[in-house]
Amino acid sequence: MSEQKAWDKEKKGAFQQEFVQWYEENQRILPWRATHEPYAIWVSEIMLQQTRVETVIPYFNRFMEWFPEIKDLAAAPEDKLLKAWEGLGYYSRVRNLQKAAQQIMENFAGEMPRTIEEISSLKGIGPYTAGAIASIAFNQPEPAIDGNVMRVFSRLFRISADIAKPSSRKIFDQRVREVISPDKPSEFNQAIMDLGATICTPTSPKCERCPIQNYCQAYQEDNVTAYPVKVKKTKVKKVYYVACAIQNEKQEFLLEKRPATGLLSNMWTFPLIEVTEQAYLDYQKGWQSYTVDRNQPQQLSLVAEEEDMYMIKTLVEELEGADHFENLIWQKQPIGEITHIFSHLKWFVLLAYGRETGNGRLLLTEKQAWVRAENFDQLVFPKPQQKLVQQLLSNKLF
DNA sequence: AAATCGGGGGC
DNA sequence: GCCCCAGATTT
Repeated sequence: MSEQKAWDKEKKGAFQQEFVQWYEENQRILPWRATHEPYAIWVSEIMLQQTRVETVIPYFNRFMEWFPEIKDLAAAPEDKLLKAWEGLGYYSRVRNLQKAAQQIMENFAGEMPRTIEEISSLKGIGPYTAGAIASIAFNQPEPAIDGNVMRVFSRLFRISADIAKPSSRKIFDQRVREVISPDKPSEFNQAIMDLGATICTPTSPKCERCPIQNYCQAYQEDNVTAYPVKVKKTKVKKVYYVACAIQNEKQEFLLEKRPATGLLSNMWTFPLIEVTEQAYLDYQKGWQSYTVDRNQPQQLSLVAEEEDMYMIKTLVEELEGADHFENLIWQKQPIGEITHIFSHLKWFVLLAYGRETGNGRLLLTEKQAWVRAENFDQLVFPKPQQKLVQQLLSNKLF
């Protein structure tokens, strides 16, 4: 986390001068750079959201032909509007673009407003686009933080904030404000964009050609590829269970030992029945009892009813050796719910409570055991099981 | 904070 | 096939 201290005035000035000069000599020739007209800048920035420059160019040129001025955009028929965007994706962008054009006609006399607050008030213009318009079109020293800027600046100053987190944006915003050229903010911001697109690329950056190599702390530390820090969205798979807290007449609970391999191996839990998300949600509201195939998530279905209690035979049949059960009564409502996040999946577990009044004292298999609550601490419980026990014991059902 | 919105390019 | 990319909006 050893970020570089702020530069002194002299170094900052040299950096700004060199960086802007590099841009002025090496900038990419792009259609929207032939003008400083705010409308053109705006349209280009909206098109460029999550979209590559090469893709945007023909769309931009046609769009400006079809809708040369804001009033043309504001008055455009929807089919023509969508046609202009056809193939670009994120079609809400163009709908918001027109809404904003109509906002400008109504509230700003057809002229793009200049202040960052007014620009931000327009539909479809978020923090990035507002900063881009303010700086590029109106030459105001406003940051325009996108993935590009975060990549360049994370390397330049070895900023370790996770760029995947929305909250990290303000860290980069602050740092850009410190070093942005007060004289040429338009060129400065676009210099970052060009650098990020052509030199300071996500993979295999071309540091040997970088104009700000001497200022780049990651480069000095030979650590460029470590930045930016971006935590992978490990999309966790959701798994739904019903945990069965079954109690016999000796007040013992049925526990199961998990398999010797895999997740939570050899640890003890209440019998867990995997169910579909829908079954889970149904039971959450109070189940009607169910049938279960332990090898496959199942829908719940009504078996029998007796006042508030439901007898469920089929669940028992799916338990290992559970045909010993004769008289198992379930409470209609789940008595608890827990979630637990593993590295790659998230458990949702509803806790069902049942009482066995037949010969449930029998030991079913060697992977199962009847254990009184006061003896739970003699077994190894994984975290989710601990959470379930906590909820069970807080229920005062026994 | 997470889901959603589209399509294309890179590996 | 998966990840990444000049984001904003909704939930």
